[in-house]
Amino acid sequence: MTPNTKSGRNDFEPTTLGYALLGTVRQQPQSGYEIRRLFEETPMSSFSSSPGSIYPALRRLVQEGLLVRADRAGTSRQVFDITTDGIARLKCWLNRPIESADVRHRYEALMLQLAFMEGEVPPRVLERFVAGLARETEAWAAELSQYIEDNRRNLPFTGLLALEQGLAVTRARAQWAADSHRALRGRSNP
Amino acid sequence: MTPNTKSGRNDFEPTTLGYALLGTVRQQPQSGYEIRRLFEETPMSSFSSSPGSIYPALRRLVQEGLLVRADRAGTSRQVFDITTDGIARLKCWLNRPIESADVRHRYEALMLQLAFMEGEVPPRVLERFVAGLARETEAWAAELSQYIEDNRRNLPFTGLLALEQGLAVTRARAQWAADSHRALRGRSNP
DNA sequence: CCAACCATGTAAGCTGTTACATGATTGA
DNA sequence: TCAATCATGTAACAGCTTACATGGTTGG
Repeated sequence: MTPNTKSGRNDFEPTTLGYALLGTVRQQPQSGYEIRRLFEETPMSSFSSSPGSIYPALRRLVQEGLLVRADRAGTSRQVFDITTDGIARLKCWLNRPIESADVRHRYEALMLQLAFMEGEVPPRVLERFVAGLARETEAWAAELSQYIEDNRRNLPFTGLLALEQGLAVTRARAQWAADSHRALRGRSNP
Repeated sequence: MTPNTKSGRNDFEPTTLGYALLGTVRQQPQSGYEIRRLFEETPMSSFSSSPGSIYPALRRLVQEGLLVRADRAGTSRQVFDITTDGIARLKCWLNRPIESADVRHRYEALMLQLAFMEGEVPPRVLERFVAGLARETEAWAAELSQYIEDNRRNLPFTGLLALEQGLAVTRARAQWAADSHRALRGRSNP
């Protein structure tokens, strides 16, 4: 058998946008325009819907052999579908355990990963993921809280407010993660 | 008087990192290395501390006449200080009212803005800012909540979890904003 | 038929990432 | 003295933003 179609380099790592596209197309083959609308009109709107970001990103995924173009019957629109390699790549990403740095500064990417897990990873991976979220988020909340206590005196008032916002958000996430973990356990052992 | 020193273009708009540097240096003149440590060891760590981002950003601000280099007595380290133009530029940014899009997708930048406001903007600007945050954040929470209700049935379970995380975070922010607004009113009218 | 929208794309420019390079200073 | 850390930088590269361009389709 021939090695790899096209230029599928092994060192190519999709960006967060790339995985958002892979996951979206995995759920349902779609055209670039449909994805743009999705990014405009749903909570996926954290991603830019500008054509200058989406079309080149789709093209890269095609070049790497993770997506393919196909013409949809009856219309002039071309839809993108995920390939076997694309599915493998997506699943590999979905199975990755969380990293502390992501919990601190890239929570959105973790939520994207979680959102696409349904039906793609074994239940124990999902449970490990959410359990890890709960643990790491609480650790981060404790650190933030400690930092605020240690610096309450010498910080400007508005700086303190901003820090307290960060703590409030992190605590809300920790609470959500704990609740979700419980919900998942209940779901596995009904 | 000569027009403008160096190349201070009027169309130059600092990035969020640029404003983070301006605000940091405004509080206390510092060297690039000290700023890197700040970005590594405090909750400002949402900004990368890599030299490849910070040193070029500092150089740009110097080129635009918003910062100046100075040698600190006794050491070989060079510190950056903010210029009159830099202060004006910073204050102009700090006085900007919030935009809905920022509340939805760039909350961190808004918190940076808030953190640097102390002593730089009149109290009524600060109050307007936080009042606007409270209002817009609640509106966003309502939208998210509505979206979740409308789509609860046809969303994958993990997708629902991710959306609920977003709602929990937004509600925590709305609560924080309301509390902060109250605290600010109490501060203005003691 | 003409305006509005559908649908896809390209080009220039900037920023940030990663990796590498360099010399000074400090501590064991 | 030798390693680690201080301190500052540069170069290559990739990705995103903004702005522009283009043709098809639909509705009034």
